[in-house]
Amino acid sequence: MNIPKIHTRERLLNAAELLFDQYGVEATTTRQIAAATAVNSAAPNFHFGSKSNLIRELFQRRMIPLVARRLDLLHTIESPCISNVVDSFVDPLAELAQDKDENKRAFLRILARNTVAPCNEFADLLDTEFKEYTATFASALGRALPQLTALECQERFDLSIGAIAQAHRHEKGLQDKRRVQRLKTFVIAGLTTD
Amino acid sequence: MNIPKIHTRERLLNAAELLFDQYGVEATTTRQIAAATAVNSAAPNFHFGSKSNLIRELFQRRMIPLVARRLDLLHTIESPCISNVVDSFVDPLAELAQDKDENKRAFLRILARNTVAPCNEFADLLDTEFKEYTATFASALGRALPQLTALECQERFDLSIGAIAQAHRHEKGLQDKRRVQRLKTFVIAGLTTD
DNA sequence: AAATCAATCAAGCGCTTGCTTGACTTTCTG
DNA sequence: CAGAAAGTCAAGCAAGCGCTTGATTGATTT
Repeated sequence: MNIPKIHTRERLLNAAELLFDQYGVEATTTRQIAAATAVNSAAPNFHFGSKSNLIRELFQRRMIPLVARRLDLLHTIESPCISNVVDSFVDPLAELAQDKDENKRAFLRILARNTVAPCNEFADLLDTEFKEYTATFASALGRALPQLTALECQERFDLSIGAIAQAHRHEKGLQDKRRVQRLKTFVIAGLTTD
Repeated sequence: MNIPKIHTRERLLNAAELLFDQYGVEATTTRQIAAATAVNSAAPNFHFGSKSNLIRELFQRRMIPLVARRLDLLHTIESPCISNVVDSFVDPLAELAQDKDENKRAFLRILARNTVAPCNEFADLLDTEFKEYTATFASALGRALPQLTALECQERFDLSIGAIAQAHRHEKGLQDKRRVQRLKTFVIAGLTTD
């Protein structure tokens, strides 16, 4: 037929994404996901093998492009000044927040929650798949803030991540471009103070 | 007897507190709590009526003194400068973090997680019992930052809360007094930047 | 036309959950 | 010291969980 069929697999991930946003990853059941997709309750397990695998794939589907975008921006920086590093980190988030796709915006809120209170699956992914990426960003920040010790730099990076996560909690988190700018202003002030 | 008996009720709350810290509020079962208290699995329900009531009481037990302490410090301020307001907010947290009572330190981490990803019971408490307190603090901050609009002020308060919550995620969050000072420096820089 | 295959389905498995029950034991009180 | 009240207990309930099963469907391949 002309209309390409959206495979059940993808529809399951989309439904799960909205439910994870609304109720949390752990509190959402595979039965809820199946019901929201209008398929049989065996479908999540058939397509993903387990709830854990579904969660992992849901995170990877958004995280891999997000991380690639961040690193891409980071590597096109010529002068390692702090605002460029912050832009590389925040702008890809803001792009998602301003996307018309409701699912991408839902994922941002899932990501924010799991930054401070990660589910097991996400914590594992950060420790394995995304470990190198995190280190790359931390060292870029270190080069942009040479006056800080490594400890202080790591500490302020953590605090910034906490503030950025908090900025996504409200429905319209970073949809407004001015709001993104105010977030950056806050974070840069905290990072560069002496 | 001479040694005053610590009632089961309190022992249940203490055990729950450590388990909530380790596994999260939702993921901890009443059976785990009962087992950790070395009582029958019916005890949590007998003493609290429901898991939700146990959770609410656990939060109130620590939050009420914490909030009282914050407001107390806030009201003894003579000059409404920003560092005094931040001290009023952060110092009571640091006092808990430096307490020898393991349970109080565990609660801090529970509180941090529930700041960004609140369970239903805690979200309800913030909306009802602690609504007035939150408003009091927001307006005190507004007076200390007269150059900001109400929106900007609320926004920066939120971001600060995110950063403060993040500071508690690691085992030794705010035990070190210098670390507390560095947190305040970060937050004040973000709040006062222009 | 026959065989193959991924996808879907209704049904239900074993297990855990929060909570209840009714009997027993301890503690308080008049 | 007797009786009431409070606390604890083993056992078990209904509901819900993730996941499995075996049959059925409807294209695609042979």
